[in-house]
Amino acid sequence: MSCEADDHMVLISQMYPGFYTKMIPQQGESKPRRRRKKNKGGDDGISGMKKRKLTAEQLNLLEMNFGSEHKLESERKDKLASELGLDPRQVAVWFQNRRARWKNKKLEEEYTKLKSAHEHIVVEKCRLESEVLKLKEQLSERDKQIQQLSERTEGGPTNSPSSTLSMEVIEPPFFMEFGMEGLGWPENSYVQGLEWVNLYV
DNA sequence: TGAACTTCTCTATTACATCA
DNA sequence: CTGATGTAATAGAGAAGTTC
Repeated sequence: MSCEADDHMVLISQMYPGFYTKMIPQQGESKPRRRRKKNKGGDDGISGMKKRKLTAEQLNLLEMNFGSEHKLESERKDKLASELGLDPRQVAVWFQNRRARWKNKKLEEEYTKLKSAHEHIVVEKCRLESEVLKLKEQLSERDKQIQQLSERTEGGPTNSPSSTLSMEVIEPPFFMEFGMEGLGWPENSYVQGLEWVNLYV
């Protein structure tokens, strides 16, 4: 069986099988479960047994055992049962329910963590989007300047492009590197830019 | 090899106890 | 009394091991 450390590594999808089947009902599922009869206090001595609360002492020992190991081997179960004066079946049931509670708690914690991480990512996305807008504005400002410069020098050949101009043609691939090609930079602008620069070489 | 059986775990649910 | 909540106990399904 899986060790305790593995329990902490369980993937969300594996942790939510019941959750997902509830969220996305599938065909052919949901067999109605048989209803349990009410406890009327029958004379067989079993059906009439009252549900009894475990004492604080019993719970302490059970919790201690659960803390050291979530699984319960039959040997340990019998030993624990005799120490507590309980039926081994009761000990098994307690561990079963305790594991379920532990798992629910873990899921809640995981959900809280994921939610907070998601919120941070959304904030960062907004920040990056506004930065992209700012950079685009700067870029279009530079384009205007280049346009004005080229109009001024129109008609007469220039010796060489300034260092500023050579930086301009390098920028596009820089953006591409970060996967921002879909953010408005005209396609082939790098090639067009090179051709444009070639006019002045 | 495979069917039948056993034993264990899990999830979902029920029933009961307790409390505000 | 009543509804909400916590939890012991049960039901049923599936996985893995054992037996024949």
